[in-house]
This record gives sequence, structure tokens and C-alpha cells, in this order.
Amino acid sequence: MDGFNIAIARSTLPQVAAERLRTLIIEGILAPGARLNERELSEQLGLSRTPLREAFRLLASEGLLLQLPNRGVQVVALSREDVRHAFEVMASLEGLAGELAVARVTDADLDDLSALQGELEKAHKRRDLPAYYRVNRAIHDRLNAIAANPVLAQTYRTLNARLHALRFRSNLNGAKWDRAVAEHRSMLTALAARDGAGLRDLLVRHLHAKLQAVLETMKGQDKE
Amino acid sequence: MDGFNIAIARSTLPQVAAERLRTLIIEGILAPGARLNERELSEQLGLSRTPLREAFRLLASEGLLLQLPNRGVQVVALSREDVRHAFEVMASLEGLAGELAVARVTDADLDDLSALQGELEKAHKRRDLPAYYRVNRAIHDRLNAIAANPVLAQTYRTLNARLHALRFRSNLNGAKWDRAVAEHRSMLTALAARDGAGLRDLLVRHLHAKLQAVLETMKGQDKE
DNA sequence: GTTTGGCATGTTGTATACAAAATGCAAGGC
DNA sequence: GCCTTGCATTTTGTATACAACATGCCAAAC
Repeated sequence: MDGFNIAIARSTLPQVAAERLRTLIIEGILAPGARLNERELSEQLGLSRTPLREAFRLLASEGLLLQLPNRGVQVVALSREDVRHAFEVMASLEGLAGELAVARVTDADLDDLSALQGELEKAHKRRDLPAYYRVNRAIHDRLNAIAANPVLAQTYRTLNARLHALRFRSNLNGAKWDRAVAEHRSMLTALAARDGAGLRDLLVRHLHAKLQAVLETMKGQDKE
Repeated sequence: MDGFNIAIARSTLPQVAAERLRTLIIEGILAPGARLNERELSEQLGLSRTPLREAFRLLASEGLLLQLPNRGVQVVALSREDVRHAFEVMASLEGLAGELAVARVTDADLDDLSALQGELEKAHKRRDLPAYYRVNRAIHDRLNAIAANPVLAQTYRTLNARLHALRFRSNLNGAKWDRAVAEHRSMLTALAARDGAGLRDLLVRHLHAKLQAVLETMKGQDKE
């Protein structure tokens, strides 16, 4: 039993409900700006209003829902400005993760990331977008694990969740996709060279490209 | 009625209860590691368990409480490592705020910050620590307002709340206080000079000094 | 025609009751 | 004496009931 974790994971209805609602929001079934009705939703989900309200609290703290006292809960509709603000912060956090990772990366880490980069390139060659996203996620998670700052990882995750629905809807096209894959390759090179500033720049640039893709999807939603 | 906001602010019991609990945590009345009993606390606060549970959700999402399914809620006890991780992220966020502020600062902003710096120095001369903290807070809030990124401000606020109890307990002594005041003066100078990188460095350094003060208070709590 | 007031209905917020899980203690077995 | 089992009690999680607030509709007044 060396460090082998056999604890049985516990969950509660609010957590399960929040996870389900998160998915519904990301997939756009609960649309941005939509007001959620507790009675209907609790019937649909097959639970009482109490855990559902607690789930709302969870999602509100993640920025996915907006709670208005006595007026219920709305799915957050991000403006282009909101998106830019979130990306601005996320770029800073990713840059930090890159710097921390450079300071802490091992050869084993680099091997694993190389393998993941190989998978990423295969998925790209196959035009397999779901697989590409999955591996992309694994690469970023690994980078965060190397950075070894749980506060950073959690903060990033929270911000990222807000944008997930939008990114889900902003598909990569050919040229953008080629560029993204090449950027990942460059990031791996910078990490292997322990080039903190270089990796930071690449991560920020990579994220900026994602921002542009999302903003393209959101044309006409500016508050200006 | 030009932009004058006359909306009546609404609150709910979970929000009020969360605010009360936040204060109790910061003041150490609810001690780090303490397990909270819903029945007792709801009686003491004079409300039923339902809004109290919602308040727990709010505070858990802020990192002040830890919720364990079927085992209740604990006040989070930060280790020195947790503190370092949080400061690491906060330094990055403050650096970003500094850079954004440099890009957006106006002469009126600089006047206001100069006035605040004057108040800070007066409070320091008078040895009035509560006033010093209040003005210090006002300066940082103003800097965040100039940065004009609400996501950044909210993210910083959330992280800062975790550390508030610890900072509340780590008093500034003479030499450290002198240095902090001088650092604020330097920050204002860098901002006026629109020196983004310089301001970033100063903010990070300033925060690092705060980190050391907090870690001093926490001697013996290392996980190593 | 427009505005105001009253009332019914629906929704949200909170309190209470019930169910499930955790904890503590005592008795029995080895 | 120590460990295990069973039971009572306490605490947490969820469902339901009640209270408060919001919304919509209709009639009366201007």
C-alpha cells in the first residue's frame, strides 16, 4: 500500500448537480442569459430544490451563473470585454506556470510531454478534433503539475471554466490549427531549454490566438 | 440621474451569514482547523441551517472553509507551503495589475494616489496601524481600479481573503514598516513614470516582503 | 388612452421534518 | 487488556412546508 490511495471518493447531490449543470451550460443547452427556474430544473434533474440551490452557489462562485436575490439565477453571458479581461488574467497565470515549470521540470517530464506532443500531432494529422482537445488538455494539465502550485492550478481552472463553453463553440480551422500545433512544439522546445522567458512569451501568444478565435465567434457582442 | 446608481442593494441570509463568518475566521474566533457544527452555529447566528449551509458553500469557494462530505466543514488551516503558493500567484496578479495600470493611468489618478500616499505617510508617522492598513487597502484598490480588469480584481480579492486572517495577525514592526512605506513611494514614482516593468518588480518585491512577514508568524508549521 | 391599485399566481428564500451517515460508548469475545 | 460488534445519539444531507417577494392581469379612476 505504498502511497496507494484507496479512499472512496465521496460526493453530494449539490456537487453532482453542479457537474451536470456545468455540462449543460458548456453545451449551450442552458443558453447564456437564460434564467433558470428552480422548480422545473429540480424536477428535470430528479432532486429537491435544496441541493439544487447549493449547486447554484457552486456554479455562481465559478462565474458560470449569476445569482440575483429574489429574482433567481441566470446563466452568465460573457461580453467580448469580459472575455478579454479573463484572457488577460489567464495569460498572466499561464506565463507564471511556464516559468515555474522551467524551474522544476525533470527529464521524465520532458519525455512524457514529448509523447503527448506526438499524440497531439497525430490527432492533428488525422483531423481528429476531439482527440486533439483531449491531448491539448493533458499537456496543459501536465505543465501545471510540473509548476506544482495548486493555488495556481485551481485559479486557472476556475477562470478557464467560464470560457469553456465559448471555446467549445469556436472551432479551429486549418491554418489556425496548424499554427497551434507548431506553437505547442515550440513550447516544448523552450521548456526543454529551460528558457523561462521564452516559454512565457509562447504561452501568452498561444493564449492570445485562442482569444482571437473566441472573439471571432462572438462578433457583434461588443458593449462599445 | 447621470450614471447615478440608485438601485437598492439586495442581500440574502447566506450572504449576510458568510460575511459574519468571514469576520469570525479573520479574527481567529473560528480557529484554523476547527470543525463547524451547523446546529450550534445556526442557533448562535439566529437563523436556520439552510442559509447557513449556503453560506458555507460561499466560503468554501473562497478557500476559507473546507467541505468534507458527511463530515461537515472545517476552517482552512494554511500551511507555509499553501501561503507560498498563494503569494506566488498573487505576485503575478499584482504585477499584471501594475502593468495594466501603467497603460491606463491618468493625471487625475496620480493626484489621487499622491494624496493617498501622503495619508499613508502620516499614518506611519503617527504609528497609527489601523489607519495605515485602511489607506494601504485604498491604494491597492485604486491601483486595481486603474487596471480596469474586473476579473483580475475579483481573482485577487478571492486569493487575498484566504490570507487576510494571517496578515491580520502579522503586525509590521519598525524597520519593516519603514521599508513598506518607502516601497509605496517608489511604486507611485514608477507609475508616474509609466514604467511598467519597474512597477511590476516593485509590486512583486513588496508582496514578497509581506510573504516573509506572514511566514515569520507561522514558524514551525512547515510540512517538510 | 394611460395610470394606478388590487388580487391571484408563480417563484424564491427560509424553516422544519425526515433520512442517511458518522461518532461514541458499552458489552462481549478472545 | 485489546479488539470487535451492536446500539444509541449526534450530525449532515435532502425533501417538504411555509413565508416573502415578484410578476402579470384586470378593473377602476383620471
